[in-house]
Amino acid sequence: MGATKSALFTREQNELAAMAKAIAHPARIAILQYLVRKNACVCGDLVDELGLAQATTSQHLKELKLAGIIQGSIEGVNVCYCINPEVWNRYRDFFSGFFKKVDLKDGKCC
Amino acid sequence: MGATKSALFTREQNELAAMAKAIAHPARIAILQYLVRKNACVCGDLVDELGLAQATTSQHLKELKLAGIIQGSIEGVNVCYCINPEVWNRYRDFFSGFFKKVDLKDGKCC
DNA sequence: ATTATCCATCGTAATATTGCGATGAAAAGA
DNA sequence: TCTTTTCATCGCAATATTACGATGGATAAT
Repeated sequence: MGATKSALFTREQNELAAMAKAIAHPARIAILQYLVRKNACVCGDLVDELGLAQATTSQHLKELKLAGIIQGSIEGVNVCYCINPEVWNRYRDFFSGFFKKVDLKDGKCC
Repeated sequence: MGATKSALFTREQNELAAMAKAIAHPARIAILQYLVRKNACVCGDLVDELGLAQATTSQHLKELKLAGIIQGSIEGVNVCYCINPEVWNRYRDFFSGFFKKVDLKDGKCC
C-alpha cells in the first residue's frame, strides 16, 4: 500500500485533490505569489527568492507546470515562467465552488 | 532531506500550504462533501461510503480534525463528525484571497 | 456478567515527496 | 572554438503519506 486508491473516488474528487496537492507546499505557494507579483520571472530569480537549491526549485516548477497552473518558455539561456490564466481561474472556481456549498445556519451537529 | 524547509517561508505561506495539504486527498474531499451533504455522520457511515478500511478512514478523519476543519464528539458508541464552520470559512477566505490576487488583463508573459 | 458494536491507535509495508549534489544539454558571448 | 550561464534531469538519502490488519478501550445490549 502507500498509493492513493483513486479508483474509489469520482473524477471531481480526484481532480480537486490533485489541485490541492499542487499547491500543498510552501515553496510552490511562494512561487505562485512571486509570479503574481512580478507577472513573470526566470528560474534563477526563484532560486534567490526561495533559498532552495536550484535542483529543488526546478522540481517544484516542474510540478506546477505539470499541474498546468504555470507555463514556461525558453528565452535564450533563461526559461521564463508565468501563470497560466485559464488554469488559474479554473483552480479559483473549483476551490470557491467547493467551499461555497456549505450552509452554516447553525454551528451544531451532534 | 525529505522534510519541508518550513523556516524558509512566511507563516502565511506555510499555513496556506498546510490547508491545501489537508484537502489534498480524494478521500478527505469525499468526507468533507459527505459532511456538507448530510450535515453530520458517524465514522461507520464513512467506511461504507468511501470503501476504505476502517483504520484508514479513521486516519483521514484524524487529519481533518487536526487541521481543524471538522470536529467529532462521542455519541454513545458512535463518534459523530461534522464541519467546523469557523475553520471552514477561514479556509474559504484564505483560498479565495489567494486566487483573487491575480490580474489577468493579458495572458502573455514571456 | 457477557457479548457485541464502534472506533482510535499501533505496527508494518508500500509508495510518494522533498531536497541536494552532480551531470549534461542548450544558447550566448569571448 | 572555448567558456560561461542557465536550467532540466538523474541518482541518492531522508522523511512523509497511504493503507490495512490487529488490538484494545469504551459504551450499549442481552
